[in-house]
Amino acid sequence: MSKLEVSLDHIDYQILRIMQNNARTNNADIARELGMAPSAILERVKKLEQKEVILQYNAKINPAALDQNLLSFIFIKTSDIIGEQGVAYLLAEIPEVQEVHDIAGDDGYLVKVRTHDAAGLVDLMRNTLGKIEGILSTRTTIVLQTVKEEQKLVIPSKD
Amino acid sequence: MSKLEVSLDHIDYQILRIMQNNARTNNADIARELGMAPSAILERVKKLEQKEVILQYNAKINPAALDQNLLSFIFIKTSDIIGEQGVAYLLAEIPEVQEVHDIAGDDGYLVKVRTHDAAGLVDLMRNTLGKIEGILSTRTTIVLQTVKEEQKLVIPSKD
DNA sequence: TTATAATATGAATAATATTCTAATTAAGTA
DNA sequence: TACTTAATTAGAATATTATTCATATTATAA
Repeated sequence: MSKLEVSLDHIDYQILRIMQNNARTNNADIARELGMAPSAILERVKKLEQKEVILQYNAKINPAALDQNLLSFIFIKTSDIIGEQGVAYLLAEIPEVQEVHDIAGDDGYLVKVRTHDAAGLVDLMRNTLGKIEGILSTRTTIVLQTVKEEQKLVIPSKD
Repeated sequence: MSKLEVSLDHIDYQILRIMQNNARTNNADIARELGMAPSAILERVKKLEQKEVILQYNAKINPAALDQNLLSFIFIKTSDIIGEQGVAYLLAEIPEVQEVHDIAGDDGYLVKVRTHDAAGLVDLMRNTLGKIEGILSTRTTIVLQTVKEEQKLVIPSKD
């Protein structure tokens, strides 16, 4: 169910590799690089989108440029029943929340949050998290420095 | 030093908002949406890239499509001296490692890793992490389900 | 082998990107 | 206010790319 039934060949992998590194690479360039006709590439890219292999195209924006300099991870224990993630969906709706993961062993979620500063974090926890029913406790970890932050997947080199 | 000295106006914000949601939106469309000339938009986008407000354009690929179904967070304690992240840079070089954060209070890093399955994770920890000098201990948290996973920032609506 | 489906090519056309000049706007200064 | 300068924008011209489609090729299975 979570496993996608898609068969990708090495040309698809090459396309994915290019697109993962620069989503604005145009068809003509990809075609040139792979020695194929642009129309063939276009066809494949559209199929990759349709099959939801490519989920979306994002511009990665510098958080500092928007004055969002504090990154935090919050472990949130809840009264959610296993398999029913009521609180998780509420957390997911918060714009400052970038990630919500249901984690094993702890009856809780790992949540990634980006705020302007510590005051912004406190504000979020008090005024937003504080209003969510079902949160039993939180444990917050502040990020001092991010050495790497990417979504890039390891793409096979052969079929 | 980490704070960027950039002044963005509300047109920039609108461009960023559009690009963050779909990095492949073309100039002509943005221009139409904002009621401006394509050349003006192009100019601004290039400037946003130059000023490193826009860092890169990524295609978000479905991990399941590449059979990378296990997401884990690993807390890694090291002998790294504060301010000197030797181990962190080694961790950052590992393709399966998507994120490396230096976290407060623990003399350690929070690392996000994507592997095919549990066996892949064990393999990575034994054969790759195991060979890195300076790792004192690790604590691994398995993600059962991801409810939200985005890099999108909150973009101000005014200047 | 033959039939069928999937994929690729290549050409034609539509749309977009890019460049450049002139016009406009904004901000600061005398 | 008038002037200067820098930044931004519009608009036109051209280069490049996207997209469509008919045909050809390739792959797969019966």
